[in-house]
Amino acid sequence: MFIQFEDEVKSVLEKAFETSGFRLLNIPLEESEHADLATSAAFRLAATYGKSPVSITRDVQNKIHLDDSNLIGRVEVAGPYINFFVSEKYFSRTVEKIKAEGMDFGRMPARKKVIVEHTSANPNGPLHVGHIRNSIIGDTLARILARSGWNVETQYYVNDMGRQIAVVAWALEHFELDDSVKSDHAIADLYRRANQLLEDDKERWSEVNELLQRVEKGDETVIKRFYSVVGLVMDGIRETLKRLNIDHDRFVNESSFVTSGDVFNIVEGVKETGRVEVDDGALVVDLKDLGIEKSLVLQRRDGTSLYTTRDLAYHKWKAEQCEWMINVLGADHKLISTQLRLVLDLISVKQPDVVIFEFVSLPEGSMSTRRGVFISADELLDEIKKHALEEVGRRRPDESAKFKEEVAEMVGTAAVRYDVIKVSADKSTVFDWRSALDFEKQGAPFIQYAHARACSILRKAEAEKQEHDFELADPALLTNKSERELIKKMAYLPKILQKAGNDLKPHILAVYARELAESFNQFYRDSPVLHAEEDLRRARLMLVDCARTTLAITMETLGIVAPEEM
RNA sequence: GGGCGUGUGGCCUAGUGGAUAUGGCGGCAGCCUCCUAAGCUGUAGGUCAGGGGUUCGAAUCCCUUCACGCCCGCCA
Repeated sequence: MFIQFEDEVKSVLEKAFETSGFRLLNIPLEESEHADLATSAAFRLAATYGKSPVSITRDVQNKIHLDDSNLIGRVEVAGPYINFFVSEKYFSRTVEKIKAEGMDFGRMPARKKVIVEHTSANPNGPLHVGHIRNSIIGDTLARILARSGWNVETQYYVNDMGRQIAVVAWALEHFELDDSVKSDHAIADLYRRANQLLEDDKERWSEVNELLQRVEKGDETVIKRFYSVVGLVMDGIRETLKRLNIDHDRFVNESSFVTSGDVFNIVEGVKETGRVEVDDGALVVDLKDLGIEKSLVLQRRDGTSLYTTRDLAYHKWKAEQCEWMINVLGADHKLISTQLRLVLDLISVKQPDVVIFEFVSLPEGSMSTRRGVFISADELLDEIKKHALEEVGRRRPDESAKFKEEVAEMVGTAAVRYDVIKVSADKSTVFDWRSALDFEKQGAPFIQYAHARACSILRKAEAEKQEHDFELADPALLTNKSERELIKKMAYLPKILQKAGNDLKPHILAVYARELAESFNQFYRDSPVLHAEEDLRRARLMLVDCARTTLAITMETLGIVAPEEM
């Protein structure tokens, strides 16, 4: 409803400026504590028209007509500012709209297909607390875009043939796999030991390289070995993602682009741009005139392909089946993704939008699967669940073990997702056990709790056979400050989804979720529902129902379970 | 050395041109005979890293210095 309000303000202002003789393209609108929407447009016109901002505002003020407007209640002028306030109808329409649309509130009309690639961690070990920042950003973005009408397909690009996988495949010949632990963790241990061995005896790298060459040439037995390694790890990774409520639509194997000949074709295609040079036997692309000093290596001296070359082929394939591509990548991919985009453009392939997130490190330094220095997502999820279980036990001692178990699971996963998504992607973070396990702060449980409270009221009303016929409810009775604030907050959800989707900034939805929950908790304190007089009770019950819906939509979009009790 | 990103009360963080800078944690002081206190209220705490500039107006834009993170051809 806020978007419609914004449109009305825009249209009213455009007419007013025009009839008072001022020309201004794109009238700036600001959200402000002084108004629901405000404009400071007069400042920009002052110099051009030789008038003071205050006098311009006064001129325009007289030309503002609200005849065609439903959602603007009043307009006030404060010096050079023009302030717009929402109408009574804005409140009642918001409530009625949410009631009518239910879980479809904020859903946009259907759009074309977008492919969101995220996680894509190398299958040489389990996901760690850095990888899941990628997964959570990607999955949340995918959910936001789906709500925005996009036909979203999520993809995991599986590196099943890089040097790191060759190291693991080689390691399997020399070490025994520990099958008493989860497969991805067992492989990580082999990977670490193999790297140690290769560091001590550099000669043996030739054995690894030979495996790589045999794969590239299509050697079935080696390919099968690579596949089995990758399969073992991917099973573990999938399991971890499932715990995080993340499910990819498609897993695409890097090797498929080598065997299909697409990689060969890409190299040929790039050669046609006339930018490919032979440097010490390797093929490189010169990008200096495009602002990149370092040329990009397309092919090794021994003729095998590299990650970037295979990635080019992958993107060409992807581009053909969608309108828009989004890749979620760690900060270490900044340069390589810029190079990738430039080369795609050179061969006339649509470029992806790249969402970069900064690194997650440990207090003692950066994580490394190769050195075995990392905190796995599984470990974090186990710990947080244990912690959540203690917490539920303390707060709801009389409930059954099953109840506690279920709540702990919901709260634990949500807390992890929320802690990651609430921080802007361009901040690097330091993982710290104490704060990761801290439920006292405003995090996911805070939002889930607001939802559970709403459900609890509705459940009680039901049990007491109170009026549930919202057809008779009159939203005009909802005039308390906290009721008004709550409705405004709910009306803002579609705008937030739009912003988060357009800017590819999922963290703003997380911030909104906290504010929405806060508004509900304030309403909960200020406005008794079940003990209110009949008409008011009916109206407030409807509001609670709408708040529950809005909270549920927000949580679903964040990939967080909305508990009815906790 | 170069490129990209970040720097906001003790700690974490929102805000990227508009009116008095957002929240949380921690501190202090309160609120359960009342719909779940995983909640609510109040309070203390700030040279928005430093300096310079642009602008009617700067946390936000430009220049510069410093600090931290990531990257800089045959790894991914």
